[in-house]
Amino acid sequence: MTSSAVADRRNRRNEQILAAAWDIAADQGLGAVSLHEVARRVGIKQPSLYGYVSSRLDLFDMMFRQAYEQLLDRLDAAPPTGTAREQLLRLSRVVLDFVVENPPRQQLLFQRTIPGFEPSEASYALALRLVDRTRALLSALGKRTQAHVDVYTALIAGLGSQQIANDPDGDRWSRHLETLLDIVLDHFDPQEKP
Amino acid sequence: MTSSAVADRRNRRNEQILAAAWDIAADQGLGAVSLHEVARRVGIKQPSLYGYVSSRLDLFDMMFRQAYEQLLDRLDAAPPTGTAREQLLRLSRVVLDFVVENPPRQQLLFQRTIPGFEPSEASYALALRLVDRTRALLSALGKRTQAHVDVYTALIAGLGSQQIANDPDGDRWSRHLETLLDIVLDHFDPQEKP
DNA sequence: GTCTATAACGAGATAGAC
DNA sequence: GTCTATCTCGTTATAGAC
Repeated sequence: MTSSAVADRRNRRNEQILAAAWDIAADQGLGAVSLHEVARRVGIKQPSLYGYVSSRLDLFDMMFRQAYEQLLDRLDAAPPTGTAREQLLRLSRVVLDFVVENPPRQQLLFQRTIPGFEPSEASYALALRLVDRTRALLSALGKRTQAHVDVYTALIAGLGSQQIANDPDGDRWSRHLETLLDIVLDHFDPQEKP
Repeated sequence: MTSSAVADRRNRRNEQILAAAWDIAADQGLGAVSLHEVARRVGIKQPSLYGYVSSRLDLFDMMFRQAYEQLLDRLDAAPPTGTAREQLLRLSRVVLDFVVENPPRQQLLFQRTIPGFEPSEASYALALRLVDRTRALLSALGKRTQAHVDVYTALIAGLGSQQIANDPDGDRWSRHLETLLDIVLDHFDPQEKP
């Protein structure tokens, strides 16, 4: 194990740093996350951060990675029971709640709003795990075209972004998830075959 | 008329300033729009901007206003012929193309991503004109609940944000607009009556 | 209307002491 | 591992000359 006393201290600091970064993002937006402000909130000086983070963009990568780890953990929390449709509805609900609960996640994971930020290969691999899961469930429902996947992602993205922008503490949009998903699964069929 | 020679010069400068701001936003993101960079591209010094703009946030308000004026102009370009459904499809197509064509518009008009920015009352009135038009068309189709309006906006927002984030020069998402809208208009009915 | 000059501030990043 | 000190750069905004 990597949990010597010294490694423990390091991990705790790391988590403090990430928590501070998410706090700033929730307060003032993802773009407002600066190394100075993170250090201020952690209670250390800004140069000390460079023992944990190699640059500002690297900090965003750590946040990206952490968010996907948390999201995948949530998906694994409940065993995959029921029909494929039920599983897809559950997965969608978890994802939607995850981003609405903390809007910077939507910005960081699903939009491209931080100039210069690209997830590292390792972090991006986590993102692909979510895509694969979703695609597998859609496939099991007979929805195997790119069009089906795209329409599905648009639906989740749309509910999430409207919910966050216009009713951040309610469920005015997110409550339509299941209804809307049912309709699209039942009736959407793209004109052209890819 | 307000088009004396001096007012003409002023208007031209104003348009140059706005054009430069949109250029920067397209190149580096809306958050990267700074008064220094705008001045640089216009070919004047940054303090000179204060003859046209009273602050950085005021510049965003001018952009917000200009974008809605352009969007409403486009909507008025074609006469409102056909059924309400046809009109709604046309309106939706214009709006979707408008934001996909220039992604910062989506960010500025429909998301809340610039820290501190709130449209002025006058600018927000323009935004309401679009909402009213949309609501009127939905009403004409018998869709009078808030849920219908919300689901409609989520659909447009979802297609737009996915298109911009993942296929900015293509139509992988936006091409599903009409199909998806038809499905939702035909089959969406919220469980609860507001 | 545009300029120079400057104030006041905050950022990212590095060097080097302890 | 954390600090002080510092470099370099960029920003918003204002004062005042022309």
